Amino acid sequence: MVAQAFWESFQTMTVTMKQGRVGVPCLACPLRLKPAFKDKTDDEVRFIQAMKFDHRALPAGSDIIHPGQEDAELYTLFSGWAFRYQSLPDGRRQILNFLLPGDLVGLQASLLSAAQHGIEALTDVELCVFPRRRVWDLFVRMPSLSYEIAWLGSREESLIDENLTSVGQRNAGERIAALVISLYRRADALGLVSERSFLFPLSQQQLADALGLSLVHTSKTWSRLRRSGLFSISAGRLTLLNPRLTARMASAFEREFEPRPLI
Amino acid sequence: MVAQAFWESFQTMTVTMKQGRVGVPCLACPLRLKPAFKDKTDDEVRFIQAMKFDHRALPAGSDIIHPGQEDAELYTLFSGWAFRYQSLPDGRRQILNFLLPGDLVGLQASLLSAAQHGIEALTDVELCVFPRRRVWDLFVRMPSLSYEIAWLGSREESLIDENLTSVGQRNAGERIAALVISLYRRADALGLVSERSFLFPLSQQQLADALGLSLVHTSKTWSRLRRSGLFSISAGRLTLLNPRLTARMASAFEREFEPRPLI
DNA sequence: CGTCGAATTGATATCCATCAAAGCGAGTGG
DNA sequence: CCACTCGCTTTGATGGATATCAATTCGACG
Repeated sequence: MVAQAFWESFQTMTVTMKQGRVGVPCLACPLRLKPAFKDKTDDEVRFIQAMKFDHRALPAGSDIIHPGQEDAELYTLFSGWAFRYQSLPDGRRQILNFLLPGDLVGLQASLLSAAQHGIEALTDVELCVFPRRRVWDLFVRMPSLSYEIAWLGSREESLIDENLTSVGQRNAGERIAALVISLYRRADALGLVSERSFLFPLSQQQLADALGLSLVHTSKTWSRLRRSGLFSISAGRLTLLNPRLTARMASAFEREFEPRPLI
Repeated sequence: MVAQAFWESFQTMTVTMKQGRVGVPCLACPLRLKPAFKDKTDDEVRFIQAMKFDHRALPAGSDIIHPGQEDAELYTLFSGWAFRYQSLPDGRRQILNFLLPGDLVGLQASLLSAAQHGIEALTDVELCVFPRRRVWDLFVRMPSLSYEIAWLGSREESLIDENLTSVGQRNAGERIAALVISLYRRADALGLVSERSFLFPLSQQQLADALGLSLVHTSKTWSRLRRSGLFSISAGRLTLLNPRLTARMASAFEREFEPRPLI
């Protein structure tokens, strides 16, 4: 619709600001208008705007934060998808969670002295950059925002809890169903679902790394679920054909999404 | 030694305070003296002391927070061990992480509107209770403490990241080695290790639920590792016979523990 | 001595990993 | 327009790791 078109044009429009800053003005941030996010006072938004240091676009596959990095900044994901991962010395890799627009990127890395994980852009992304050295300042001057940052940290933890439960307890089919349902709901909350379908940019290797399965077994299970009519894929979009059934397969408890803060 | 004896007597000593509060005075908290924890200003400690609402002792097996609970308080674990877990409708259960003395208990539950997980006492425990409704107040009045709470939340997330990587990527033997090494290091940082041995109160069922393995397979792998000389168990204590080798088996990168905040 | 929960052990079934090869689609250069 | 390459996906065959079932042992405790 109109809103959709506005949104898409806005995403590609990057306003160049003085002093080398490139950005979308936070007061007019289109993400902020979505019902998924809580309202903020003008004061808060102005603080955020002042703290925003850059608006950065990166192509799919870029490192946003590399493992061990000690000076990682804090970001919010303005558009696109990313993922956090951890690698073992022998090359095995676990994808810890996926990041969608509006998610805080690199909170853990900006608080701890060194990142214990990497973060990679899954699609082309745009990031709002907040300097790490000003996070402390934020805690001192903006208690409401610092509370919301802690809240977002806890929410991310609870998403990882879900993934851990999935990988530890569910079989291959259940894991895929749980992941698809979880991403579907998050995309839906952002208004990115239409006709039960949404952009699904994961390769099967990435799926496998997120689910703790081999590539081959992922492929076989994935196509079994498609053949059984749970969902279909075309043109990079995934369509859920039977959301209720998929949720039951994933033995997912109905979890409501309340509006959440956007820093 | 002397310190050890003092500590043990202190643990069982619970001072009854007026107004029904039972507690250990925070200014003299023996946990706080350990090198694992960062120093605090007197102001901060006084604030914590004033916020501390109760000092509660619970027997092993008690629910500290039950799944779905909406009014969970915030705790620190004063003594004993606990674990966070998540259950599926059909009874499968994933243990998400273990909590040791000094760990914050229920941060996620006290920030989000409902707990997505349960927390259970693994041994007899003592808890310092901080009322949920005053957490906001803490963020407003004590930026330094709120920053440290966010820091502790990120640290917990990074521990869960490790567990997820373990469960998703490592085989049974590696998972056990990684868990043992991780608990060993945490216990060591708290001064709970002597002669390479420390209290290890997990049942094999709990081990299995933490590792995403069946009880039977856990038992077989566990005793295989013991026979191969990695560690031994006696009287509820685990002794690491070859820490370097165990760490290598777990393909653990050397991770330093910097001093951390104790709220 | 009897009981109960936890740990152990053996036998078998199943899920998932690994190996190998073929298919497919998008891009590229002739 | 075709041939070629390259990455990603699909499929078949086989082996291995882990789950499940069943029975026994062990240890704590009354």
